[in-house]
Amino acid sequence: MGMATTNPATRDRILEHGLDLLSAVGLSGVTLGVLAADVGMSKSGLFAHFRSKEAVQLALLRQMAQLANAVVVAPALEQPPGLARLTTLVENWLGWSRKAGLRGGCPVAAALFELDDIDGDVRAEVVAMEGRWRELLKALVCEAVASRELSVDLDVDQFVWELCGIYLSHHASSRFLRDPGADRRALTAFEALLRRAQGPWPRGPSPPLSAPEEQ
Amino acid sequence: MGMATTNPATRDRILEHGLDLLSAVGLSGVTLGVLAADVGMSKSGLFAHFRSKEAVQLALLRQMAQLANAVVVAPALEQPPGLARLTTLVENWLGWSRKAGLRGGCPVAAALFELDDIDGDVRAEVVAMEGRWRELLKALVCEAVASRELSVDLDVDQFVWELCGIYLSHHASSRFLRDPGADRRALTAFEALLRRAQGPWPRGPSPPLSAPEEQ
DNA sequence: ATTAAGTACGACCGGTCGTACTATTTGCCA
DNA sequence: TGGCAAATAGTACGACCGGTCGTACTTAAT
Repeated sequence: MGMATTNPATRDRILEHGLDLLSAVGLSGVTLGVLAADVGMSKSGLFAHFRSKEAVQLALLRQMAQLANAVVVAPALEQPPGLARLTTLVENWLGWSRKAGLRGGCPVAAALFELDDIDGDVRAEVVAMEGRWRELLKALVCEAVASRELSVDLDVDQFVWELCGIYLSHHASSRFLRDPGADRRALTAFEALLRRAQGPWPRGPSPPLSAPEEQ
Repeated sequence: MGMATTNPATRDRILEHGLDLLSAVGLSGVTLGVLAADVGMSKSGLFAHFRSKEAVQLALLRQMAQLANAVVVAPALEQPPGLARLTTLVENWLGWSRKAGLRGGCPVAAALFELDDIDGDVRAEVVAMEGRWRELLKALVCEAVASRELSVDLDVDQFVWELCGIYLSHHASSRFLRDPGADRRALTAFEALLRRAQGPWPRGPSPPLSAPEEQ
């Protein structure tokens, strides 16, 4: 049974270009014709690799998850569990699509608002991805609680919820409003969130954790 | 039968249906054919009221601003300046599109992530609207500072930035993830934001976290 | 050498898109 | 009651949509 000319290579090439396109124009903007032209092949030739447009969209989403895992999660996991790992993840998370070489924003963030009311397999996949992502965040926060760097009384779900708000606000201000101060705003908000999570009741001087860093 | 209602009535009817449609399917989902069918008239008959699709989109955005002003801003302005006015605005803001009778989410929130990288007049209009909205938020926060209900040392822009994050996180969790606890999470986050804004280092007796409160 | 599978192409399907141009209806006023 | 301008409908267009078809070429297993 033959594999022929360039099976996995072409498919990967499609997904690579497609992910870049997706980040720039969103799910509804990725059409078979535009993607094929971008890759440099015919629409039907591209179509042969997937059996439907929906399959293309799902493959692109999984491709994105893989990329995000490599550039955001993996480096964080090299840090020791606890605050160091968590802050590394957040620093890599903010604006990750640009750092990963994509020309647009985070496709999941866009899908969160694009697929509000549009049911289907694609929506379900994004729901699952977002759920897994928040579970990961929660796990890292719990590690920081276990290491006593965050308070044992912390409402972890609330922490994660607010952290997602910081990410979304950063996305909106940096990518849509194009505010150059977005990184600083996000970092300030994250530090405040951490400080609040370090103890419901006060301690002496607030430790200046979270090193300078960030452009 | 033919009551024919002159120009403005039909146009208003188009915008009314169109705004509902916009909130459900986003800017790219509002097509002339679908909108015309929704209103119950022909595509060309509808088209005659606007000279282009872009004009329809811009009119819909302005229609939305008008509605939001009526259901979110106006009630808040009946409150006295300060914390009362600010919290009333925030309470009306969260999930406002549903309260206003729209079947979908906030069109501007969606546009924030849909028009990331798509330049043009529509994007410019959304940028302007979002800018005006944040100025309004800032003004109300400043009123609360003036009335000494918030600290004079408060970084107002940072406050507004984080408040927008709460709004976006609430939108994502309530409309996309369909988490029934979204309202509570948002309110908790807002209370924490307020507490932090009430004094740079005030925390006298450990305050009992969030008061019972909440609708 | 034959066969079968994989890959890619160009032509094409019915449909919808936005947008023109033309008809027809409608309400109002002389 | 006739006429008129505005409002709506009708029709047509080129472009693009997702998707199918027939076909040719390449490769791998028989």
